[in-house]
Amino acid sequence: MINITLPDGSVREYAKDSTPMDVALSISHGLARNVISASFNGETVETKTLLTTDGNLTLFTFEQAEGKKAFWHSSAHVLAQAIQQLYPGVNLTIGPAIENGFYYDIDFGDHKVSESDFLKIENKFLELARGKHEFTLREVSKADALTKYKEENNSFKVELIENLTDGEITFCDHDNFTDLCRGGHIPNTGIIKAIKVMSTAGAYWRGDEKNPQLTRVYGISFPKAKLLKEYLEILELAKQRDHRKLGKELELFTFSAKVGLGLPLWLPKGAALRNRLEDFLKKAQKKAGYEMVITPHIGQKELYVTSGHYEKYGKDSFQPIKTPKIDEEFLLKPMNCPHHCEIYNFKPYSYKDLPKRFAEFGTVYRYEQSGELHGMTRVRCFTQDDAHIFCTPEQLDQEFKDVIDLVLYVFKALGFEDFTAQISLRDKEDKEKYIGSDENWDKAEQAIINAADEKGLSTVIVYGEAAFYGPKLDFMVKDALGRNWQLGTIQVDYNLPERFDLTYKGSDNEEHRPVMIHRAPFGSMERFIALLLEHTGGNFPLWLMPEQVMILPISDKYQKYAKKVSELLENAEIRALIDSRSEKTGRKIRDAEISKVSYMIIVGEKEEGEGTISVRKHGEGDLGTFAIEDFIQLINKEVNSTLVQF
RNA sequence: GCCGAUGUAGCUCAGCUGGCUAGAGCAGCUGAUUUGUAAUCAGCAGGUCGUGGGUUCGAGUCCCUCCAUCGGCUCCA
Repeated sequence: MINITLPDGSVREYAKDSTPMDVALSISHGLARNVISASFNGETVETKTLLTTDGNLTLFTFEQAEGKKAFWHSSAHVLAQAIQQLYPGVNLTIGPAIENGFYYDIDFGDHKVSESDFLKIENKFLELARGKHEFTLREVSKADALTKYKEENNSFKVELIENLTDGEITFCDHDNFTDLCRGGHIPNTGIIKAIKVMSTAGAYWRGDEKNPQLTRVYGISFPKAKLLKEYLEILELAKQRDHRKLGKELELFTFSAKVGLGLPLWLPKGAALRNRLEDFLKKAQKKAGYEMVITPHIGQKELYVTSGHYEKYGKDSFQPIKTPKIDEEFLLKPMNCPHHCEIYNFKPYSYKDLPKRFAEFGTVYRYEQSGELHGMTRVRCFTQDDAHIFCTPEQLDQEFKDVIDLVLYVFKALGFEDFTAQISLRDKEDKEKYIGSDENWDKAEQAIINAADEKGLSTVIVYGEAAFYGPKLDFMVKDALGRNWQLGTIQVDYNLPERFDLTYKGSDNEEHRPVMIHRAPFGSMERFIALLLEHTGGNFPLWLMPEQVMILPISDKYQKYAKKVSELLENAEIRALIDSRSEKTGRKIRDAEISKVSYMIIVGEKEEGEGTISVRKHGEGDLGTFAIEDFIQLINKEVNSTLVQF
């Protein structure tokens, strides 16, 4: 007999060689029907894995993330089987579960898959799924595994197997289909009731541009057809919040082929919104001891040779600007740090002067590859809410933590509750990518880990995501479609201070090297506003709103009174416009609702007579009659409650 | 940059298998209407169908080139 501990702490006794499914059955038949995956002592197991020792068992249904993972991973097997039957001769590579669904990377040879194939694949998939084929994991020797794929001329699988250890290799069988697989399957294919092939894409083998490109087939599957329908509906709704769509509709920004790819044009409403956002941060930064500086958009080539940017990005960047003077070259600035380093070098500092905190809304230019441009979230010209803090090594810890507070304040004030704090470290295998000594990198990485830890941030560590000059603490936020974007960032840098020979005089009367912190709470104005737009659906906090109030006179007769109301609001610094068209009130309300203006004020005979206004709130409806002063107070109260002070 | 899809009026879209002067709604303009909580009515104007080439008696429709956009990959100082 063995003792199985369940998540609630209860311990039950089972015969040796019982399976997780046996345990589920002993609890209830309902549970057993829904259990699709399990973990034993922290390791993913199959529902029919034989349990031979005491241990902790967790059972998963589709409701849990682990259950979805097994479900989608198993679906990838069936997808591969379907595709292999429809297109004989294709070579399978890998097929994992992802956050929403799964994919399989396949070498289709000469065949090109397109949307017209999707229905056929889905139907084949469902036909196979209905067969209720059991997934069975079995061990194979390395030699046998290699033989199978060599016979199939599948060099991809051969490469995978060659990197595996003999004795640890397993195949998964279901129906007549076999795939190299580590495990983590649902009991049988019959549980999969709905499948949608979402899209295909080119994907490099092993994620390397130099390798051949495979066709990645994305799909998502569910245990109920209804869940698929709901998922697709949610996806449609999410598309309504796309910042590219809303930015156009709300007239915030646009692009022009004539101006150039990835070069955003801020329209009046967007520019005003952006200015308010900048003012909001300036205020907080002033309190936090930052000083504003302004630097040019270009710099001599030498500046970037010193910083290391030229060597790293020279070829892949906007090319140098020539001048009439021979050999003189300027570069559009890809970042502000070199300029700020030279501001630091303007005069000598004592340890008593530090930290120096130089802030600038600095516009930078980066030549992103054409396929990487994406609305306002990935552009070639953007403005960072940049600042560089120059401090003593002793001050680093406190300064870093203060910056974390500032970033958290910004995120909280703008309603980004759901973010990931990501510690981005270097890829130690690929040192070519980075500048600076190991010693400095170790120091910088440790400083970030410590500061994040002391602040109690729950973080994820990702290797290979560091900037080329230093590690980062990045604040990641998802867009409407669930894609992750880096917004706020804080970076520790020991390298540029050396390259620019930055110094300060210590209490020992010796020259010392300051440490530099790069930081941008928004990241960039473009990306931040794009994400804010998707998160709010265009219903920004009242203080940010391009138009706070629209005044709707019932007819032309009340234009004068509308004007008077508008002036009173202007005096109270409330942004109000008048809809003076000779339209019906219902029409004006409809248009105002669509434009997302926060409040509508309706004025007619009654209001003019009483000196009052009728107020309607966007999305909520009629709030009734107000004295103008009371309305102003209402607005001020809402602004103050959403505009939290640092 | 790579793989795939898409590109018709300012916006959203229709135009089937190639066949009269390319359509609609919204927005715009003109006029009428003077309006009470999500669309007043009428008229007008607006397009070298992304670009360049080709096939054809005939191309928005078929083929190729390039450009842009979208979904991914790679990249992201």
